[in-house]
Amino acid sequence: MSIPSSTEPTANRFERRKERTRNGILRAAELVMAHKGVHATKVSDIAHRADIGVGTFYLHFETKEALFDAMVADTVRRLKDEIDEARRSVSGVIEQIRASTAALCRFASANREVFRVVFGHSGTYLRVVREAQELFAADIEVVLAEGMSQGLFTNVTPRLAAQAIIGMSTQLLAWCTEHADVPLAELEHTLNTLTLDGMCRAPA
Amino acid sequence: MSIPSSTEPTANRFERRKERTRNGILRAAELVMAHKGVHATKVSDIAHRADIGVGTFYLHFETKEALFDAMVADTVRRLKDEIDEARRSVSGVIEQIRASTAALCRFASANREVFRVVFGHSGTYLRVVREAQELFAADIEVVLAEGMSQGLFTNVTPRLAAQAIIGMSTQLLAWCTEHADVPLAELEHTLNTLTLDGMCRAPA
Amino acid sequence: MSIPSSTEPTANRFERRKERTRNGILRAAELVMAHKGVHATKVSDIAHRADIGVGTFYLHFETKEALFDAMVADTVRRLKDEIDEARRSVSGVIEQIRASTAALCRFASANREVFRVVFGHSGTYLRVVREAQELFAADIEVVLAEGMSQGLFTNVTPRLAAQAIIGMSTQLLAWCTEHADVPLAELEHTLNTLTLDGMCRAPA
Amino acid sequence: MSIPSSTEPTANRFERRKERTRNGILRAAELVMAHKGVHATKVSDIAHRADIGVGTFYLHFETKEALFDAMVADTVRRLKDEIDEARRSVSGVIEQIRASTAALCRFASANREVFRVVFGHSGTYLRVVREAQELFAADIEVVLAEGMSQGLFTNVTPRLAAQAIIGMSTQLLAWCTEHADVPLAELEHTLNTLTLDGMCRAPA
DNA sequence: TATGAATGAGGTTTCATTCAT
DNA sequence: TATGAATGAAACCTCATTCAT
Repeated sequence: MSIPSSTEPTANRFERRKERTRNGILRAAELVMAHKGVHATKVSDIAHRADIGVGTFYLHFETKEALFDAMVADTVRRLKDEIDEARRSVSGVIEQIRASTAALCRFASANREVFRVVFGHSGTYLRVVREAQELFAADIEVVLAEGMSQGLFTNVTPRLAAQAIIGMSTQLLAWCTEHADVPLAELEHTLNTLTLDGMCRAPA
Repeated sequence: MSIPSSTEPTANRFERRKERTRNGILRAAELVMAHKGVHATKVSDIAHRADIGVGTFYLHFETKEALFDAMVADTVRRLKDEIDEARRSVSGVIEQIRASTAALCRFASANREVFRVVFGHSGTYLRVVREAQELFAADIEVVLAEGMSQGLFTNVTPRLAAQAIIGMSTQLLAWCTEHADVPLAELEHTLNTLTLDGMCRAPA
Repeated sequence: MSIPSSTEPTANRFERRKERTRNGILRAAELVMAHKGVHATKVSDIAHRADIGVGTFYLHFETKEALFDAMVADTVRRLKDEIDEARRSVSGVIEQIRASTAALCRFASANREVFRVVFGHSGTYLRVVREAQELFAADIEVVLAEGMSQGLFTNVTPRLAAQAIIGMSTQLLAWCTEHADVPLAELEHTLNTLTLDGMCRAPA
Repeated sequence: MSIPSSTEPTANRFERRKERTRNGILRAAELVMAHKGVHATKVSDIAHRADIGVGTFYLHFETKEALFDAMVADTVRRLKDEIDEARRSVSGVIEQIRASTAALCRFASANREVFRVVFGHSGTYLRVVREAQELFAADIEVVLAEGMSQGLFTNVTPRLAAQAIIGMSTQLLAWCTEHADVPLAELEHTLNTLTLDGMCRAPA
């Protein structure tokens, strides 16, 4: 027993140290990129912020782009998990949309920096981010199509509406993470209203 | 007398020629940037496409950024003119929103390349573009506030809703200019529906 | 007539200037590499020696390796031309070998630096140089095979003997360019003796 | 007394273990360098191949260059020992040359990798290797001078002929270790023929 | 002694901008 | 005015070596 318990930690000590450094780099990258923008952020900025040498950066990520890819992949996975989880807890397309919106707002609020970096204006011109948007757009499209087939939703092209909803959500949330401290409830309300009911009191 | 009359046209000829070269550069920039992205476009790419020397570029624009600024400024002015014109021809906030949407869609469709560059994913990370979005957002905010004060619109924070509408519009239109050939009417319909009526058949 | 004669020089002025710079870079590279070795030579060393900016280097050569390739290709071509020319002027395999040796020695003597760089110890570890050696080895192999079929030459495997002759020649000449001022005639004599008659007075 | 007798073997065990690791590193270096070339071989490649940590490498060799120096020194010593041994067993300069050639070929054949690394194209640009070549060249020079003074050899400058013979031998053997499986006897024959008798049937 | 993560100097390459013609 | 060769600061990335465990 003593042997496994003494060797395993040793094997893990390296692993854990490495993991800690890697996370430090990711966190530093989020902070610097949120501040200076993805493009203007140099590898040396990140290294400096993470308090490591430049070479160490390349020990953990092949290139600067690879870091960004990892960051996007990680963020997208976490956001998708939260949204999927939220949706599983309710039924009905409308409730699902509300739940998704709520999860999205919660996520953006709890992960300001990385949300700004990944979904904000500083990142959207990158391929990986557009691919991530497509992933969410595809989910939304399915929900919209379902709602239409149930007669609950107005007939618009689901693919287009999905893009519109993605655009509205990311813009609004990115804007908020960059500007005023808007209460979560207000964000959610705005998105839900526009998505579901539109601006008009009575159908226009 | 004969001298002024002969020099003025000469002066104009130069002016016109200079103007033509400048426009050639702008047009070349739009095409190359729409293709390669703002960031990946080199000054030499633009010069090559415009069929001029790199040095000539700098006779017409102080820096590469100045070109982009001019491009955005020009595009924004033209788009704003068209939207303002469209809005002047109708009355009532709802009709004004419809008219704006129509003008926006028409513009995006008629100026695909430059629209992609300025409002699409490849440019939004730049300051000037964000400022341009704010300009339009401000206009929308006014309309929304007006509509609310008239009791026509649901009560949401106008500033937030304006951002959401900007995001939805630019995303959808940029997406379309990069992807499928979607009929103008369908674009307009999608935007109007979401903005005014939301997805729900009956108020949710 | 005046138009062609006035425009052509203009077109050529750029060409000539560019060509001059390119040659300056090649010459600087030969000198620096002969002094410091291929591998230890930095692009900035070459640029400094050629009295140009680093960027200018890349205007003329894609990479540092490309410069070396060009240098080898150029040197090999010139050497081959001289050897071929020399061989054309005589007949009989033995005379051809003598003529080749003479041409080789003359070339090495007239192009000390570049010979050292390309065939000397500092370059031979590079692929391009080995390929160049193979080119000359192939020529030698043909001559040897011919000499054997005519009963003039001892029977050894031509391919092996060709390699040996290449090795002897490059080593001896490279050594001489790096060391003593050995008279050309002595070099030639040594190579011819070893190649054709061997060290022994009487057949061993 | 018991203490010395028990510590000595212990000390030896450590010594032996250290020696084994050191040899493992040398052997790994030979294999990797023969494959990737001296210059392209990283310390981490060697460590990986020797199945040790990078840090361990530096417990056995001061620097990467020190390893290479040791490798060359070791190889040169072993080769020199074998050649000297072979020469001691015969008398007469011609026989000594034959014996040396035979020993050289045997060595190259029995130590392919390290021969390629030290005498092949991948290493000759390094100072230590050139020095090693000079060592052998000096020996050859002596033999040649002796042969001439005995009237057995043609009169050529011994120093030059020695360089030529070194070049011919290393090139041919290195080429063979990199290419075809040429029988030892054929190698020896080619080298002896060229060195002693030259290509010509009858003196040219 | 053995380890492998961390280091950072040093090299390559790019491209907006200048300048001589 | 038009040109395109020249410039060099600035960014990326590598790898021999060190060091804490």
